[in-house]
Amino acid sequence: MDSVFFMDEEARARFLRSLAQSACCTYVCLWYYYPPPSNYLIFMDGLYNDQSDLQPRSSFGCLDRKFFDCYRQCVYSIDKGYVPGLAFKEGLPYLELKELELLNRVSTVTQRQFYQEARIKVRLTLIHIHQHVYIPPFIYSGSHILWTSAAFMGCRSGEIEIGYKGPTEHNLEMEMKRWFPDDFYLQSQHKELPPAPKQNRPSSSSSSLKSLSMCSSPSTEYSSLLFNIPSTSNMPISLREASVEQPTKHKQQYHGLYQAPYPNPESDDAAMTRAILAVISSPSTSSSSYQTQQNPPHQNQVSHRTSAFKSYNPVLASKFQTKATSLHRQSMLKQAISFLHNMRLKKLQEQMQGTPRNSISTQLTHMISERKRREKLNESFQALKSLLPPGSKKDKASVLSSTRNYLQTLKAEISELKQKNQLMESRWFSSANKEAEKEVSGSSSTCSSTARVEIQLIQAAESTSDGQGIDLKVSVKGDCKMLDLVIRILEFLRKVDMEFLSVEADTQLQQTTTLNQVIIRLNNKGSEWDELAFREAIARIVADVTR
Amino acid sequence: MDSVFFMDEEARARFLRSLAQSACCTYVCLWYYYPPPSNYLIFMDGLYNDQSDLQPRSSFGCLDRKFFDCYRQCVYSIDKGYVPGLAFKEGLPYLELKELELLNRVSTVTQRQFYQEARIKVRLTLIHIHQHVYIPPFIYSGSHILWTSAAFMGCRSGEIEIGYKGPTEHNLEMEMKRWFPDDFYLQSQHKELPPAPKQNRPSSSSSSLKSLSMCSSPSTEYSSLLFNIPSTSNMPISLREASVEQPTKHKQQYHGLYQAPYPNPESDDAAMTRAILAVISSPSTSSSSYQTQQNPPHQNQVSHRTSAFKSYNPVLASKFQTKATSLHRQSMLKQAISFLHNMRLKKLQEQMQGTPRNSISTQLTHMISERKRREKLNESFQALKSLLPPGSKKDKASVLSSTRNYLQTLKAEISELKQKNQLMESRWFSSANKEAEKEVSGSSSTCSSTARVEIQLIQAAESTSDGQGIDLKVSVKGDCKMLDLVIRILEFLRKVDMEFLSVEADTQLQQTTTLNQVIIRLNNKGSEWDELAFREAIARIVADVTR
DNA sequence: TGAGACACGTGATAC
DNA sequence: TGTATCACGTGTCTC
Repeated sequence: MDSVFFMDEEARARFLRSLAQSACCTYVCLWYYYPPPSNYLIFMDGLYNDQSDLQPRSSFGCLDRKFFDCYRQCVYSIDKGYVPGLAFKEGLPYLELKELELLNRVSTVTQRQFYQEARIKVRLTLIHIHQHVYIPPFIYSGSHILWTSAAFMGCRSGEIEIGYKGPTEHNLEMEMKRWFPDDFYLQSQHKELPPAPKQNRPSSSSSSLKSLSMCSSPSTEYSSLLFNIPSTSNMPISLREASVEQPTKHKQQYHGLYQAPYPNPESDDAAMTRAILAVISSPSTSSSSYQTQQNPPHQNQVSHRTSAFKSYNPVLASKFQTKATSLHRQSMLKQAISFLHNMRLKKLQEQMQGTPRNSISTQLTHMISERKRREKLNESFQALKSLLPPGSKKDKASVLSSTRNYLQTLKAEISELKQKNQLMESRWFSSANKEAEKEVSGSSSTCSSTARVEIQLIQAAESTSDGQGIDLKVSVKGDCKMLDLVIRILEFLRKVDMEFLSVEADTQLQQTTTLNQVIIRLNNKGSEWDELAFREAIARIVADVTR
Repeated sequence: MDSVFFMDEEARARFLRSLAQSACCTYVCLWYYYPPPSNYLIFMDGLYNDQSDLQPRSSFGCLDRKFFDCYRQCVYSIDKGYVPGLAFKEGLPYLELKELELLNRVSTVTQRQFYQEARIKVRLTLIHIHQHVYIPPFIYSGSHILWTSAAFMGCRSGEIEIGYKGPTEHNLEMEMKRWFPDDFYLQSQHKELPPAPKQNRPSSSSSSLKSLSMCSSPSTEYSSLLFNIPSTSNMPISLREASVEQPTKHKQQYHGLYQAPYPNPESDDAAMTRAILAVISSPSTSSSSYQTQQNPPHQNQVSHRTSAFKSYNPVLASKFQTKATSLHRQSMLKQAISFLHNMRLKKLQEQMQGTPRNSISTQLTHMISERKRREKLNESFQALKSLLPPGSKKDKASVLSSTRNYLQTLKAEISELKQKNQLMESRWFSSANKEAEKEVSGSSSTCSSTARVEIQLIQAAESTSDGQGIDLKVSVKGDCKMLDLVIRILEFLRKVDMEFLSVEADTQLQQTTTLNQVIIRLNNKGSEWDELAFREAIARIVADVTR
């Protein structure tokens, strides 16, 4: 198990219970920690729409750029509808939004808006750093980490890290499900807990941080911003109403729990202060210089204190410095996203089941069913695409049209093959018959009946779509003007409304007599056909010729 | 030409010019005139959002039901975004909305809203009837009409009937294009005409009615409603802005033109009054009784007056009383709708071209391109559906999945056939090689030459004691009267002093072309043989047949 | 009435 | 920069 869990399981389970009981997992964060100076992990609080503090502080100007380039947060705030996407590529910050399109896209929050907000957030965080920066031991003690990442899930009453890292094939979904047993979905907002309005701050994505020490000295200057609920004025009505439904009453419920198991905040604060000072005093480098290693000076200062976090194991991390990380990150992202997607659907279904008879629930039903429908359609498209010859383009219209062409090609090929097959079959039979007759004729008299002339009309078994195949087989024993016979028959056929397919005629020597055989394949194109008259006519011709 | 045009061409052309110059064909009406008592044609003015007069007037209660059941109007008010759809089926009023889905659906005006509005409108019209009902001569004089219909197009400055009727295959689009030449699209809102604010009434869908007589005594009680511009507050911004762009300045420009060519309004008014009284005094029947014929008593009263309308020719109408009308109506609807759809797209494109650099034009571009994309996708879906085995369902997901299955089936079939073929081929070769190996040794040329006709003469290796075996092989690529070819060759061979051994002839499908092959085995009994002459003779025959 | 199917306009991305 | 495609939520209709 390569996952690294930052909290001990007991603390995790407590948070988990709080999440399950409050039944409103409202957001999930995916953090990406970039190589040095990412040894410093900075927690950032939610997203803020208030743009009043947009101006960059000159004193943090250099840091701003640096941190903004180095740290990215991929936040999926479920019921707020934020769907930003940021990732790294080739070791450099890069936008990878493809995977995030799978998520719910709330049109009122655009990508650009998110970047704005992210920038604001980063700035606020950087301002916040003075007071709140935290260097978690697992990062702090691991000076050789190049890549690590973690996922958070949280609600208004608490947050939990679903931590994972590195290029493992570990199934995030399973992990999350392990932490969120099935009854998580079933315990909807039915449980009412006693309200405790004393601590009024709403949800925050750094509860684990706060639970350790971060509530010690909040800057009053920014706390109003930092703890603001993000404005929902731009959100669609249904979501807005849905989010209003979230219980916001039992924050205090777990307050003691937050504080209890963790050490003295002051020592952490001092450590953090030193840490951020070290970061600030480090030269402002360009993004390319981030590749250079930096050994933070506080390495052993905090790593041994008691904590809910397990200490980081650098051995596990050192083997993850390979190049193929971006792929694994992607798959991690995908896993996380699909899981979250499903989770959100389930949550919506739960919500809908809980309140079955109002307009917003029908809206929700409609939305998720429409989503499912789209999903199904896209799956079908994918499946279809996989069946096509590989060189084709991938957009839907192309898939459809090339499918059409491909179908036609296949059909043509099939008909060709069938025809070829038929031909071969007839040849095969005729040649086989020849031999068979040669062989059989001696012993058996079934075929070589006493009759001199034999006329067979065989309806071919495989009748193609455009007609019924008919084999006319004329056998004449003894001498016979073969050429005349064939010509006469063919001339007769010219007058008949049937398609001429093939003729075979030859003369074989059987023991005593010669056997003249004419096999003609015709295609009766659906028109009525008097078989008796046809046979009689042939018989007359044969009689005429052999007379 | 089965179309019936109600205006003479000169008046029509004048209206047309006004439409073209104002360049804002803002709506189109399709009228359906139901069987008796539809001999009375009632013009209805546009749609009204003002619901202040929703209460049915009891004095018109019976009429209300009757007319509302009998008369339907299919209005497509282009830049107002109304997309209602009403039609008849099996002789009874029926909603056929399928075709209208092709049109622009403005989500803010729901179907239900339209019905409301239609009901309002009909009621208003019924109230209006007292003053304005008009019995056009072409309806009036044709008491035997069962079905007739007409299309109107109009803008703020005028209206024109694109009249048509009956189950003809007449192409409405061509007709409309005849009346709206190409430059109609090019003369966008560039021409500025002097404003004439005197006549303030905006667009109305019964200008031709008014142009005849209807302005004579408008009820002041309802005129404010009737001439209200429908509220656009519910419309999307883009459309709202677009409609604002419509020139509304040159209403007076054509005012004289409306009035000039038409007869005295008073006489019409009297006729109408009589007509509506006749309708009102007739018993209020159920919809089933509409099948009964009614002969209006005013038949000859108005039919002979001079008018811009041509008199209706009952002979033309009498032959359209067949049963298949609904189908033709549908196709008419479809034609009209697709034309209007395209026209609207063109108009939007024009608008967009006129104002290339603002946000609403990009929105328009986006919208119409997205529409086109959807259209293309749907066409592809249709095309794909048509290729599938006919028994399948028709929804998109089913199309995709069944296509997938079908593809797999076809692929399996192909592989099976190929396998079978290979097997047969190996058999064939194993049996045929024995003979073939011997034969090939003579003279062989590449079979896949480019020549269309190929004649091979191969001397069989095994020359028996009683002669020299000769294979004549004639290949003709492309279509060819195989039967004739064989007969001609055989007849030629009859004249040649050679023993006929066998003939094989068939037609194969090669990749793109058909390959006709005749193989004849002869035995040259020792006599001298002019191969060149033989070959030439065969070539002549082949050329003769394939010519 | 309720689920499924479509079309629509819109925001966003990719080239 | 303009022109594709795509996903989304919503309105509507059908069964």
